[in-house]
Amino acid sequence: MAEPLPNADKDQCDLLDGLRRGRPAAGQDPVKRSQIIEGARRVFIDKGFEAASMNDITREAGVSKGTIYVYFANKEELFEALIEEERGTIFKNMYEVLEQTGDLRATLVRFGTALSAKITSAKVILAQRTVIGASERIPELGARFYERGPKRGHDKVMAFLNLAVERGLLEIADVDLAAYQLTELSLAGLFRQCIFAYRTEAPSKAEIEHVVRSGVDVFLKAYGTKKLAAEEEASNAA
Amino acid sequence: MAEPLPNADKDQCDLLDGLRRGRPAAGQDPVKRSQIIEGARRVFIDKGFEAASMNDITREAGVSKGTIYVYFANKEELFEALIEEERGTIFKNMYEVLEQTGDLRATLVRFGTALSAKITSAKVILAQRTVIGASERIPELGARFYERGPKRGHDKVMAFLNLAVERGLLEIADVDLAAYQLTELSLAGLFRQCIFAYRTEAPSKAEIEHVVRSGVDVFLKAYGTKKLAAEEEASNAA
DNA sequence: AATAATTCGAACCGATCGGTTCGATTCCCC
DNA sequence: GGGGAATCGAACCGATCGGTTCGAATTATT
Repeated sequence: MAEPLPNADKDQCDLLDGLRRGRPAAGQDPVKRSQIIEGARRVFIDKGFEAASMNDITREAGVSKGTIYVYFANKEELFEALIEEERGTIFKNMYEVLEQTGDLRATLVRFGTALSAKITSAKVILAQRTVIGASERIPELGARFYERGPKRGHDKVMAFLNLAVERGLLEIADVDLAAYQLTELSLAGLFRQCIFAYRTEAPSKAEIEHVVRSGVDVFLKAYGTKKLAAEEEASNAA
Repeated sequence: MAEPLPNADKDQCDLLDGLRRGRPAAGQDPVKRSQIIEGARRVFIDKGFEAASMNDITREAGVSKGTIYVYFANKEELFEALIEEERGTIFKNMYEVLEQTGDLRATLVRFGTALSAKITSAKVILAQRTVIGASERIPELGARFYERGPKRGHDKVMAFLNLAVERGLLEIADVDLAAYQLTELSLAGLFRQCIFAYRTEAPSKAEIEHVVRSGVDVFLKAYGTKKLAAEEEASNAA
């Protein structure tokens, strides 16, 4: 069983090391590792953790079963590596919108739209469903997924809202809760329908935008100050 | 494999029939059926659909495996019967609050609190997680669960909001979406944390009430009319 | 007590499971 | 080309799976 590879941020560096140093040691080839994970991904997402067999994964990845066990100690470790990669991909770049300055309403709409589109996209819904389903077998898996994904995002939303409060544009008694409210308003009628497979297709861009605009309107109606209203009016007049 | 039993509303009637008619035919004994389902429930909820074995269920239910197969054609049918019973239990009585008249804000708080407490309770989270996890194997299961549960509840919330609109207490452009918004505001920061097992315990009553009150405040700040404000003010003065 | 029917529980079936082993093949460096 | 190491792929292991079978035990009625 291989030592864990350095994290994904250094993939390029490892590839260069590989080129410089010679053939990777057993279990240390990032290309082979990715090949395994990608094949595993397709099977786990299709069948869930329990029903996905290592024989299926062997075929799908196009490697030998023995090789898989050189890279990963067992099925669970392979699954956890996969989920860790998924998490990184899903939440990458999602909160950068909030680092922009400018019109508050437009920024919130941009953020809500990006969040909602991502969270309800078919691929991400499948991944989330797989994580949720596996939580019975691997209890800390879902928690870690949430901790390093949505929770960190929540902290960034909070920081953003705090800035808006300081600028006098919002007045919020409980910023922590307000950040959750903003997120859930952006997902109203969408996430739960998707995760229960009540919807078989991702929501359209138009629907997401409609949901998000309405959610942001509700949010700003509740928390927006007179100063915000004045700024928006001045901006509309210009 | 037994004919499906009449639905749960007639359990008492069937028991009386059983007393009058003599011994139930093979596979027709509601007591035995419930015994199987209850044992199955504990195993499915503990392990999920795939990892729960019929041997486990046989032991847990305290019946013979052959008997289980007299009552249910296969593992899937047993699981679907269980989920159907769960759904009935979970959503029973949840929306009756909305049939009451009286103070709008208080009614919404009562509804949101009941909804949130139920949806995030440990038992129901486990059931929902099991349903979501099994959706990969039985695709229409989650959809049916949502259709007959949350979706029907949504329709009742919508009807309630429509009445409030007619009474001039709310002004809502998209009542369908507003109903989803109200529900998700009541679950903000709660449902997703629970379903991903980020929280290992159900939220406290105090937390739920705080979330719901804030959510209802946001909702009414956005959609409440001057007439509502006047009524609440008159009610406060009295 | 006799009888008929339901249920029990042990054994069974073919299939698959996760994980291991090992000679053969391939790959890469010198 | 040779050598060493990574990977392959087939076979294997003990265990378990969902579902079936059937004589024995139990239950309920007459």
